[in-house]
Amino acid sequence: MIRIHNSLTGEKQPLKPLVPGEVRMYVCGMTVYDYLHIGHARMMIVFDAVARYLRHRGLRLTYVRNITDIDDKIIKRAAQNGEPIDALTGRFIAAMHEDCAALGIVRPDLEPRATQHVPAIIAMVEKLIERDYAYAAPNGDVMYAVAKFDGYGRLSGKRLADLRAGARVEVDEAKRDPLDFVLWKHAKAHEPAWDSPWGRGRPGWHIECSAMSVELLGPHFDIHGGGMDLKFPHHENEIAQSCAATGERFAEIWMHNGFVNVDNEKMSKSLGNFFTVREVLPTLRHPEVMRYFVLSSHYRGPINYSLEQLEQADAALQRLHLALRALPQAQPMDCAHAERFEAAMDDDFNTPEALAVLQTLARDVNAARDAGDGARAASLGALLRRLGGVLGLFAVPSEQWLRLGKPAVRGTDEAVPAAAALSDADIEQRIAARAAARQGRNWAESDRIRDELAAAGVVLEDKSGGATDWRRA
RNA sequence: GGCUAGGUGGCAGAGUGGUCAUGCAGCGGCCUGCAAAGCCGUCUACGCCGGUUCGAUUCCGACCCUAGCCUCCA
Repeated sequence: MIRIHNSLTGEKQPLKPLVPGEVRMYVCGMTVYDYLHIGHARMMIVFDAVARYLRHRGLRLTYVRNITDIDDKIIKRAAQNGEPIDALTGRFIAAMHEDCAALGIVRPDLEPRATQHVPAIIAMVEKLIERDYAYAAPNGDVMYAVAKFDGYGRLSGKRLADLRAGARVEVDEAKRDPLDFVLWKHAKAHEPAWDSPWGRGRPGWHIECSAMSVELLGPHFDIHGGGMDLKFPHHENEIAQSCAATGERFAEIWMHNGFVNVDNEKMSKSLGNFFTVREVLPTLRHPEVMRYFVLSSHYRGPINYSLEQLEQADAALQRLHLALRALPQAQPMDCAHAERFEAAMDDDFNTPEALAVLQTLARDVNAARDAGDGARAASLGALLRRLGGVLGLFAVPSEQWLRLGKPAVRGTDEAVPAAAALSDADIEQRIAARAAARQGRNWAESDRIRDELAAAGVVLEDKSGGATDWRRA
């Protein structure tokens, strides 16, 4: 039984699919006006692991992750660049797909774009007006009347009175209540616009997700996810819109992933502690290091991005690959580890615990190998590979992984620039020379060659039969 | 001010009313020509103060501290 922490209630609850055996999940994706940053990467990785695990558990999943491709920031950025909006959004959608592919993120089943669902958006706004939850302001905007919706504030634990007390004085005359939010914005000159019953305009941000999720998954579905910061007001508003328009429950469970901090502060452009996926990935041995880093803390807590943490993730992953290398194919062993893994994941996707199981499994593989029980080692290794795969790990064969160099890391002296200079053939040649020296018990020469390779970032491992294996540090 | 998460060993990070998280780092041993990798063993913990309990890091209360949200944001 999978239990998930529901932001709506603050408690873990069993996942009971509304349609037996089938889970429908909607996750708020990107607003495409810039490259993915590592906070986006976390969101992508977290829900990727959720999706993979639900499927691993035999559930048929429909995973929808939207793209917001019309919005104030997009319009502004396009104007700054002197670039057509379509060109801007097209560029960053392509970039997002590249980054996600690099991170090994499975594509969502559906990836709706707001601009392609305007009719559904207009229909929902009309419904809200018809049901008296919304009103058309004289300026052509349509606003949601927050006070009309009883449950407003339930998700974020806020009360209308508190919100009003903290609200800024709104100069917006279109609003009857400062908390009201816009469903439809009237078009200004030179802005993209669609015809609507209220004149030409474009959708507000919150209504996009309501309309697309209801259109694609129905008025009542299983899981709605997104970053912590979307809880209020975005998700609060989604609930208000969708429930009011359809009269149904909307999402059963709300999941929110925590933030990526840098130096224990929220990452932001103004603080200058902002990292994009495409600048960080080249500093890693492989993008899976980022995945391991993200999954090594629970999805709801904050994580602190730092080089040390990525180093630790790299080392931990390395250990798994060392255990997996040169293992023959085998049937995965069915054992207590598999149960513990599923128990961890069943418990609100406890990936740190699940990774601990993988590490324990690696130890058992090594122990079996040390004990000369190759069959057991292979079988445990097969299980390790399979469970790691559920978390999106081990896309690269371990033998290959171990020969990936660690790129020069910015801001440290650990870079090994010579590593790239030595080709595999160079390395093999030196190993052969060293083998000859060892044959003649010329330890001084043997060690000299090993030191030379070590300086180039190559680690040698002598095997029992006289053979020597190598990997990159 | 309101709301929400947290404060665990050198670092990171799970978890539990009374035996073990896990990884990295340290220490001892085995293995090795020496290493590496690996295995075995081992040391540093649960913010502060009360309470409940035979027993609390784990439950309850107060306090201190940190981060986030309350405005666009994964």
